[in-house]
Amino acid sequence: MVRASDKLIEQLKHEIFSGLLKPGDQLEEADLARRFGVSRTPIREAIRSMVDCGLLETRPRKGAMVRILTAKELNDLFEVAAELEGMACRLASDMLTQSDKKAIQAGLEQCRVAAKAADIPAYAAANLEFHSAIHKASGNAWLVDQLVQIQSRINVYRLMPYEVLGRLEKSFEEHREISEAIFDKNGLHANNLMRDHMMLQGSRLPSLLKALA
Amino acid sequence: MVRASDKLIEQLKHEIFSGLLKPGDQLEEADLARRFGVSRTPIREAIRSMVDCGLLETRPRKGAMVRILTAKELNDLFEVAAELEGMACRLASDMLTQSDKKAIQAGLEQCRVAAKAADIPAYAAANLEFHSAIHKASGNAWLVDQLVQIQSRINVYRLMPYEVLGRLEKSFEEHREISEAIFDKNGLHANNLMRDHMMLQGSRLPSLLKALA
DNA sequence: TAGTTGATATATGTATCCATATAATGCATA
DNA sequence: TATGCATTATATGGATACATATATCAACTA
Repeated sequence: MVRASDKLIEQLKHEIFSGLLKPGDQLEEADLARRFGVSRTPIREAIRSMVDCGLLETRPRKGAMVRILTAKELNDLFEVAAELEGMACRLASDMLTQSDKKAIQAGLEQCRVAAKAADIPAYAAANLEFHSAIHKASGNAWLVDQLVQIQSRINVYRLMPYEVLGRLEKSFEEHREISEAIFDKNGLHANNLMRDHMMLQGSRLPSLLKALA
Repeated sequence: MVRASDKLIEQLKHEIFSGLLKPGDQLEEADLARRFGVSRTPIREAIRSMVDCGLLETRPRKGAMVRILTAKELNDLFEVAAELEGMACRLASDMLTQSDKKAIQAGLEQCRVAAKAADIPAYAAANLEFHSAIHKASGNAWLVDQLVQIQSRINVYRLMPYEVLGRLEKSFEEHREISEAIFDKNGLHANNLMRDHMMLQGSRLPSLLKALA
């Protein structure tokens, strides 16, 4: 049997990622309880859990709201993400197995197709596939966990693919270089390439935030 | 007003860190409720929270237990910790303020004293002080958060200072080198020194685990 | 004697109820 | 008319009651 609160967490996360719930939105327990047809107890567990993973924030007696990150916080987040993504590349270079290599190549191929088609949603999915394949190839389960968490936080702010458009080809090209470095077992180079790749995204944050406001 | 569950989290964490609760120990909700004189509701919130930050694990219908990390998991954890500690040093080199520098020097001095006195508990505290000062100096709040979380996970397995003894002087010396690199604004060098420093600790894991079993 | 099945007990998961703190609204007074 | 205080309403935090799944133990059968 699966816990109701676990399903709720999935649902709520989905609503946040899909943009239905936007940063700053208030979550009322009774409301959610009615909406999902359960009592407040599992709702509260779900909220508590999402507070812990940083998606919501609560003030005592004031309920929960979808967390709003400042530009500084988002930048900090990207900085850590870049470091860990780079680390994943380095480890992937060292540990690479045949099946990992295939998975990375598959992700890269998806990126190539989506970029050529200028299909932004497809590229977003392919991008995730590519990065996840590298994470997995690192062989460090805890690192994978961390990256998933960070992704989920960042994703809230990734809903507007406004300016990605011009970068699809460029992004794919960077992906290609990164995977080559990994396949060549050049961990340090892969690390640096990935860090730059990530920081490039981070540098576009200010305009992203402006689009949000 | 402060939430009861928050106080419980502090309490339980302390019991875990202090070794009162050891990895593998079962936590019974009713038990804890009696022990702390509250109902099961805040107990459950506390448990949920600690599961999310990785200190406990639950199996549906089977309750919570203090999480047992395998050697592989602990190693992965150290690997990530080393990377992020290194990153903190790099950022600290870039951003260093006078007050940060003073804090780091103060931590270093505490380490020196404790090492000279061969006072292991004091060194553990000083060590934390030193590392925390660097974290803070990085200026990246999210990085600090991550490092605190990782520390709290690792600390459970740091209760037996068995073999630290011979390393106090050596560890202090490494700390000194690291802080010099930071003060010299040599971020890359500080990064590498810190990574090595951390990995040295990680390499002592196998014997630590054996001591636990 | 050993294994399987069923019943009972216990602990988790959920629902509801109660207390309290906060916020909002309305009235009175300056 | 505006401001301040008081009262009321509402939502969160905590306690308790209830349901259900699992585990353990015992009894019966092969």
